[in-house]
Amino acid sequence: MLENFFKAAITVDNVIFGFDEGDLKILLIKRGEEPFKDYWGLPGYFVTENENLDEAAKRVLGELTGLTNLYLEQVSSFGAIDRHPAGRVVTVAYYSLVKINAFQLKAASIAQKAQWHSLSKDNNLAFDHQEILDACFARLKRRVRTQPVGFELLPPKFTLTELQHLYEAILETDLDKRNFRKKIIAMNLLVDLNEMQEGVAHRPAKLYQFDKEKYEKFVAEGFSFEL
Amino acid sequence: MLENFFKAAITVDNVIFGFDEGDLKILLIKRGEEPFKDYWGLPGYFVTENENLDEAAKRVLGELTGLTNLYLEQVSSFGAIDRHPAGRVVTVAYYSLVKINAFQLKAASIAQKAQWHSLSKDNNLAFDHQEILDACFARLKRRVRTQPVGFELLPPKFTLTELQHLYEAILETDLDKRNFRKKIIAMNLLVDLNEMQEGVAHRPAKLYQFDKEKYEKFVAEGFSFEL
DNA sequence: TCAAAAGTGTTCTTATTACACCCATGG
DNA sequence: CCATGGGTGTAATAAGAACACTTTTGA
Repeated sequence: MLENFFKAAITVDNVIFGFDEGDLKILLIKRGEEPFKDYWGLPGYFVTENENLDEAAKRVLGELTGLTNLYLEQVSSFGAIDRHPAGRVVTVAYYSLVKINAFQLKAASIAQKAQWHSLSKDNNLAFDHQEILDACFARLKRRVRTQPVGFELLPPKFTLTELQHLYEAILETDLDKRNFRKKIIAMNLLVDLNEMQEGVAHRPAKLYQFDKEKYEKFVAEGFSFEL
Repeated sequence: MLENFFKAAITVDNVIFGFDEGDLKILLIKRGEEPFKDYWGLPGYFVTENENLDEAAKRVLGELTGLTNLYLEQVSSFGAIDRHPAGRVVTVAYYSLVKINAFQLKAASIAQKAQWHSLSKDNNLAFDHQEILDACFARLKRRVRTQPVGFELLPPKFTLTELQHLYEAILETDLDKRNFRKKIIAMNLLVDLNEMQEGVAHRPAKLYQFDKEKYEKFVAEGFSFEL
């Protein structure tokens, strides 16, 4: 009787966010196999019998980017009866944050190619991947206000304007420059590197770095990040 | 080859919160079957092939309480390789909020009995149910500050002190009576019923009701609940 | 008359908002 | 010398925190 229940497959799907030229992007793959061959979809794959859910998500991410140690967070699971034609497939959705210029894409075996897509346009995604994307984006939006995860999307050295534009892209709103700077500087989590932007056709901006150790120390003392 | 992946089972587990006598409670069942026979655990069961995840969670909840239309929210999924001795079982965790005095418990077939437990003490739960419980409680704690879900735990008519005690129990902190009342009244979401508590050995309190329609109207106008 | 919880305002402090001009660089 | 984005402070408003006494009821 119990055996009847052991007929489902588990997959992970990963919404990989990157930030480039002021815009939030997601990494999609063009599917090389049925179902939804030639559709764009989220990178994902079956969870094998010897890996945990987080490990599977990390593997999928690694196969595509070659990177490990990226920010990865489980969001929720999707298991509508008919979401996959091959049988009952429940997928666990993750999102991850990558520094978009830190690696070269490697298309995974399931994909013909991988490409960064703008978040705004309707991409006509495979399966229920639009729904998954929406859930992950909503989660990121909330997370970014209460945890310093935004820095995962920026290069190690960044300007305050880049940081502000990142927040504006994620929160889909405009922020006041002076108030934003006041607040972020007051947190005392940014290190002023005493370095300047180079090669820009305007006054060069100071470069900053996020001090993760300090953040962890502050958290241990009861501090909580709020933007 | 794909067939190899269709060997997992999906379950739902439900952390059912109730509020009684100033304390937050959870509904646990004493397991009548192996594995973990005679341990307390979360109500849960396998997701059948003809139901979606939310439906399965609702069913488990209904079998135990006889109630439908309860607040139910998916939290996250747990799928460690060895979490279940019978094979690969991924569970999708939900929590729900019930008015503790609105129903009589009916033990489901899997359970010897169901009982309300205090949240605070270590219940030595089956499987990874303690971890699931922790995740659900953490989610409730966050949710209750930004959505008016607390009212789901109270009877339709309640006093402001009851409401305050509910928030104190969930947030595990003390709140200032005057500030709490000022804030909740200022939201203009409570209807003063012009009724009084009866049979209490002290000055009787006014009874209030949450105005859900008004809340939805406010939300449509851009209001967001914050406590 | 006592015990127990209900109800009620003000002051102080802190956080948030709104807002405009000069500066440094490359082309 | 022009275009572009960098960098800076203050005043007004709103929100949050701290705090103590009187009232009403049942026992």
